[in-house]
Amino acid sequence: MALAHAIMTALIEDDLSGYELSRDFETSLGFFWNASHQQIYQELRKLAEKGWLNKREVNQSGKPNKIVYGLTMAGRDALQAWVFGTTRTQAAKDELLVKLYNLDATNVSHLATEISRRREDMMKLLYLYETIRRRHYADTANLPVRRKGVYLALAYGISQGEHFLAWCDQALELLAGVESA
Amino acid sequence: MALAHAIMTALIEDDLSGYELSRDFETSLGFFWNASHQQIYQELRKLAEKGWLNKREVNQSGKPNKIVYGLTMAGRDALQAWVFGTTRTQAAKDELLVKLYNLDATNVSHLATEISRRREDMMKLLYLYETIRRRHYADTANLPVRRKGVYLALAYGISQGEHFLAWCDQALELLAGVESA
DNA sequence: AACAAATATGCAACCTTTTGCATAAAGGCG
DNA sequence: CGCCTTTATGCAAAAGGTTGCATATTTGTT
Repeated sequence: MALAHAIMTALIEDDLSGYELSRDFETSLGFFWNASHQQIYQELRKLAEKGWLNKREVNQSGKPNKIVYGLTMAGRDALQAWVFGTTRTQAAKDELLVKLYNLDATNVSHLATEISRRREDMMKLLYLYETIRRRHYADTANLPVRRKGVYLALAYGISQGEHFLAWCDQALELLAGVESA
Repeated sequence: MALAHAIMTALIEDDLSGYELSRDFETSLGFFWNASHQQIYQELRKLAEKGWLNKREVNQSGKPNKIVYGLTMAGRDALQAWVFGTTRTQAAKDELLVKLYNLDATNVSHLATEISRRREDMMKLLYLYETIRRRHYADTANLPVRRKGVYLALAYGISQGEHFLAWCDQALELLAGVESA
């Protein structure tokens, strides 16, 4: 039930609508726990039924009205209980690495292209990470406690991303050798 | 349909039974695409029905009989077609990082313990990776082409794993500071 | 008035994955 | 003989996730 808890995590400091949550996920929690808007809306209703979230409709001018959700006390308790529970390691599933097991003379250039594409995607993501870090997490030592946790998650993303780039370079070099052989 | 293709990938060089595949996944392809035996057996039957695998029963003495699967020509073609298709990036889903967004004075020592546990797990995995690398991929330059691809996947696992350890150390240091504050 | 874009929420079908259970053959041990 | 372990295969229910579609409001543009 990690999606439920990811959503509640996003609501710790602010009450948000499904649309806003969906947006926020793209530039924060979604780095570490992805969710489509369909999933989010459905889960929000379930959590409200369970009593872990409260909902209220907010009338807006200039935009359609929205339904804003906030954590209840029961929700906060459930969230803390989850933090203290056992954490499961999600095994990485990466098609690209499985495809590399299929490397041969016919597909080497295609796989090199795919790695280049992934390298570019990661560059963009790293740029986003770095922007966020500079804007919100520059003064690491003086961050409030919870934000230090968020900072660590971001640091994880940056570290893994940077070394992914290095691996891409190594892989592309090796594949170039195979191609020209 | 990546599981289907991961299974076919595991059958490129050898015909294997579901049990053997399940075993092999734990020390090779499973690093990058996990699968339970329930999933594997079911998928094997589907692939055989589709004509991508052939099956034959093998009588064994000293053990129960087994059903061995091998790639058909159609299966090899489908596998190559998949390699050339678009590759999707599987977003990382990691509960531990979501939990870090919940960092506060009450859970900081628990989260530090969780990170330590993950660090130990990664140490064990890295030891396994390194053993495999030394045993089978030491002479990188002279590997056959396909094995160079497998080597790159392994190198990916080792690189990401090593830097995960470094991140754990950084995180534990920061959390120790929070705890004593 | 027609149309596009952003905001906002949702249904339903399908596919994938997890979980728990079930079965059976063969060998080793007490 | 009874029991445990390894080898070997499978069913079925539930949970989780993806894909495609559907709808409505409001503002801004042509």
